[in-house]
Amino acid sequence: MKISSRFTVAVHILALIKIEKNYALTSNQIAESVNTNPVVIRRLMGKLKKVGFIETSHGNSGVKLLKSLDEITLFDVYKAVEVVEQGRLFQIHEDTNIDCTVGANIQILLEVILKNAQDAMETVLKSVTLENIVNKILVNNG
Amino acid sequence: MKISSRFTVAVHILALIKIEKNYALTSNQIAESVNTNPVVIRRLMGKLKKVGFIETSHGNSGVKLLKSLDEITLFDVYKAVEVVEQGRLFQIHEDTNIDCTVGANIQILLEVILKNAQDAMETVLKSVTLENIVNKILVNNG
DNA sequence: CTCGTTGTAACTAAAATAGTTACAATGAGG
DNA sequence: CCTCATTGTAACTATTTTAGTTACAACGAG
Repeated sequence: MKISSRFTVAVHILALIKIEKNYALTSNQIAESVNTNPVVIRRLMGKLKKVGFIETSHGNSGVKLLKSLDEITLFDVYKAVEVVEQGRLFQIHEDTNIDCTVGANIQILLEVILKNAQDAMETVLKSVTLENIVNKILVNNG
Repeated sequence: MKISSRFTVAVHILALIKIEKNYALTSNQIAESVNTNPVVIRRLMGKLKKVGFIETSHGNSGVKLLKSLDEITLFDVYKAVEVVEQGRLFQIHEDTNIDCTVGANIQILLEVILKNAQDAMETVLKSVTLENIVNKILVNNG
């Protein structure tokens, strides 16, 4: 199973707001860049707003960034859009038979190892800021 | 979204076969330890058979391990049961608008970073063998 | 006051998961 | 050679999640 594209779309949204910061972007315009429905964008903007990354308002005043992008890592966005629960990347089979040596022990054992695996993945996400992303996009485009 | 419990159940199956190696285990007995339906177990055994980890047969002769557990890592099981596609842990939004600076670049950029993140996670899985797991279970039980 | 946009509810379609029933195919042992 | 337990597999279900869509009330700026 895959981690929801909400994550990469949210990164897209923030990068776009930064790069087009001279324009008052609407959910419609962002949706055009992402190529999806404006409501999908608004839902994600709601989550980004909730964690204080952006500010939106009714009417036509556009979205504003509230934080510098070098203060936001991929991990922060990943948490904001709730694509993976804390320590729950792997679904562990519940209710194994505790009368069995294996059943009684294996979940907890695996839980520790799999949390380490998840941590390793998330550490990579923590090492990249949205500033890094935006810079690379700008370099690619002269 | 979570990575399917097929993975941890498959680990459970292999550990159980090893620990109960003096008995001819049926899918029914394994299902009792896992606490699920025997067909779920048989489906997973089919995948473990396909990659040569076990041997099964009709009738009541039980399952046999074909490999030493120190030759099987968690990663091998994870691949065997196909819980995550190669380089596709993260769903990347396809068809972003390529007429847009951000839309045209962001997917490929993120793809590289997210593959690194996935790699980091899988490296942890590669570092643990089923032998390690079984030993820990046996230690926990005197 | 108007108009455009946001926020949100409600719905849909598609996909994946995990479990269940049912049964033909098969192999081992008597 | 026959029986019987077990496997392998198809077919179906319920549940959950995703991603997209329609619709509209609420709201703020000008």
